[in-house]
Amino acid sequence: MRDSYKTKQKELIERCIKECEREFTVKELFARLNKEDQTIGLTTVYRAVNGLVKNHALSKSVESDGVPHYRLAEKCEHSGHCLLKCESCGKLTHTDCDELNVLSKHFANKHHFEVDQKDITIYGTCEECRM
Amino acid sequence: MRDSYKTKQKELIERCIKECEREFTVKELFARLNKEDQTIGLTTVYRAVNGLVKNHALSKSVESDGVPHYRLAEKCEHSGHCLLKCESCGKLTHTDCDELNVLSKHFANKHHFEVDQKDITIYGTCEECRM
DNA sequence: ATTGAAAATGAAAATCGTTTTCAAATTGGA
DNA sequence: TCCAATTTGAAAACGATTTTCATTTTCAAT
Repeated sequence: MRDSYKTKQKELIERCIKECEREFTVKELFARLNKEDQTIGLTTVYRAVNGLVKNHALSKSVESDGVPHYRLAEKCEHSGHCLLKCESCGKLTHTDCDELNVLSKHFANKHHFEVDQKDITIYGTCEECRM
Repeated sequence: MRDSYKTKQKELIERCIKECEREFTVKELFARLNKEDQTIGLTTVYRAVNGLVKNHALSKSVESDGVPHYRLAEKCEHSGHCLLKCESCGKLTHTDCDELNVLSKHFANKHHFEVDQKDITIYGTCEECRM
């Protein structure tokens, strides 16, 4: 019972994802892939991304517009990582803070809830938009 | 320059929303509205809900399935309110904790980011699913 | 009470992101 | 080489939401 075949499409997709600085959407990824290979199908990209999420190689988080953003799990595996999303301008900022660990411990101890810190997105207003 | 007319549809929608215990989706709201008035249109419900979000009467948060959930802003206006979403079973738990205020102050002071606490959703695993 | 312009309605069509279907092509072990 | 399992991509289906547009409703001015 084989469960995965190596293909040039998957290799290209994974290589392209590794080059992503931060997070990306399927739309963005597909646009970048198309520069290298105009024949690759959007369906294939969706399938590959979903597969990587299942493997925990990619982490998925849903933005306020309802569109999922993905990040290489290894790039944000360390604890304390979260996203600050400005509801006014849409800017997404990445942070790494100890305070998040405090919060995680609180939820674990008091609410019996194990926080997955890779997926925290906090909404609010950024500096520029407050002025 | 008038910018709002009172209509029986809006009144029904707002009355129905007030009866919601916690958060709801447009689909759920529409189903409940239909029990009282089979002629009301889904488009009208979307318009009313969007209007209330613009007025800050409703607060909108996007779940991991990409579908927005809404809550009466007055019901979660006090600080420290957030949602714990289990990624395994999908259960949504509401919490009110001081630790969130600590976190908000940290982001305000160190990252110049004003957290909107009505919209925090934290993903993880609930007690039952961890066992 | 009548008028009329602004606003709201609902059905249908359009849109957007994503998933499913399916026939054809590819993979890799026998 | 052969062949079954897997993958592919185009097209169709899908579900949630928005837009369009002709019709109806609201409400202030008459």
